[in-house]
Amino acid sequence: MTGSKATPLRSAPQQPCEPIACAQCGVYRLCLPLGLLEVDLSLLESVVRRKVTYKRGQLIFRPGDRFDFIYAIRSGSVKTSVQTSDGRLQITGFHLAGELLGLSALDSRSYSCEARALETTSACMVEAERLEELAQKIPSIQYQMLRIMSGHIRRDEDLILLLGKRSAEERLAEYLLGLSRRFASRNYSPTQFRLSMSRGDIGNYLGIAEETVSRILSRFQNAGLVAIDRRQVRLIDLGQLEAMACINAA
Amino acid sequence: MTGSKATPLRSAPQQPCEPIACAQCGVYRLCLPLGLLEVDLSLLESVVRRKVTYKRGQLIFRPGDRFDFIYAIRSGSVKTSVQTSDGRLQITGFHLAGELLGLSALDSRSYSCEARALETTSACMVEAERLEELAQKIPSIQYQMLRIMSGHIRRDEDLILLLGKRSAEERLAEYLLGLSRRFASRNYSPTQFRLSMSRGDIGNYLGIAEETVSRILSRFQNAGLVAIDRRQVRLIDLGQLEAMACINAA
DNA sequence: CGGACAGTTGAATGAATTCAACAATCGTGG
DNA sequence: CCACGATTGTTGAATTCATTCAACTGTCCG
Repeated sequence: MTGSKATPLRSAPQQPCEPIACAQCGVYRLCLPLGLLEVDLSLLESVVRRKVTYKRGQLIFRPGDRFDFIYAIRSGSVKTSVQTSDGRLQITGFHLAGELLGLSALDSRSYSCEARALETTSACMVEAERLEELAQKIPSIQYQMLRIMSGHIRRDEDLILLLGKRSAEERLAEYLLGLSRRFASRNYSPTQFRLSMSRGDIGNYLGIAEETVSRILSRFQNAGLVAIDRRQVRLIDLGQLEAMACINAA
Repeated sequence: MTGSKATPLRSAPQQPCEPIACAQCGVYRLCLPLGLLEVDLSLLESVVRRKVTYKRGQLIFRPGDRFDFIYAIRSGSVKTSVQTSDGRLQITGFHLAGELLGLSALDSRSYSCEARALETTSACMVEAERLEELAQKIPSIQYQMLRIMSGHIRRDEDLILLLGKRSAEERLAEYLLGLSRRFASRNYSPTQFRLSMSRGDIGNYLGIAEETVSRILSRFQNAGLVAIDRRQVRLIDLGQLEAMACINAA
């Protein structure tokens, strides 16, 4: 691997927020930003059903399954996808530790997408029924849920824009930068990281063929924009990548 | 009310639910399905700021605008779009009477997309701040908001699948059927309706060129699937269209 | 060690785009 | 009420970006 020392980032399993109470279950964004400290913690515990671990490729839930749980990812990563009746599937998102899965099921009471672990992944199952009860008692929780869903919609809008209006090259550039930002926000290195998903998954997500992903990554590498060794990625010329990605307006 | 008996559809301005209190402002889905009848109506009135009318092409809000209002469409139709920094824009949805606009702004407190009237459109501005207050008092409202947003996410997933994995022909077929379903759910005719959006808008939304829309609609017409006169559409062979659209799995 | 999978690369193909010219329709003002 | 310019929609021909098919390499893991 790279012998470089210059980047002190890429630390051990991160601690995105103070390990208070619910931090043990990874529901960080759901709990922490709230005035939850005043809340009886036993309430929260009654909501979190149990901890589960999935192996690479394992199914977490699939379309049509009854909606009983929201999943909070503790570690690892997950892909969600939807599919046409003739079997073509489209990945709608890659999800990292700290994020919630299953939100789109709230309306119809059954999951609309499939979730599958990309690597060994551990998650908390949060009982939807009880969470709703709890949220009624503690408005700040429900409000936080609204914000999380609002953010979800916004990210979907970005993907829609990408799929509808961008060239393959722009898609890849944006994809790498998006990952970079997400890692940065988790205090990982924004310029050096490991892809937990295959080229096939990336291509599927971006709406281009696996081969096209390979070709363009090679092109980026030859142009000195990135250094890629198998799934290990190092972003070299962020500026140039941003220019290609044509970051979307405010 | 409607005098006809065979197809009582395509009636006058519809009345999707009992005209109780808030029905006058069109926030049907927001108010009606709830146990809101017991609520002091003055509360609701304090939330709805005012009624506005937009002309065809007029801007309702744009990205970066401060998030003050959620808009409930009373009549007419609206397109929402996002865009790249170099100006390419992607329409993310067409919205009909009874739907809410601006939901994705909740998280960041500013709109992420642009909304523009497709025709003369009237809407209610619902003060976001007050709505949040109200929601804290009446949990069912906030829960209803969650469901609406969950539904929004689900529709976005469908669009993502469409943009990522479907051919131009499938996109058009699905598009027509989607409209059909929406009109049907509003008690309009599912087989005969007027498009309020241009070919250009349709193509933009579906991620294909305007010319391609024209070509494929002509092809559909020649194949006897539809009859199209300018913006007036009649769906003839629903079955065939569904086969083409390859309706997505449960 | 060997089989399976993941990734890369080349060459041929194709679906949709772009460019362009034209037709139909709308709406506005004389 | 008609005319005219602008907008919107249609159609043809050439072009292109990405796909598909295929062969091959490297790597992981039992």
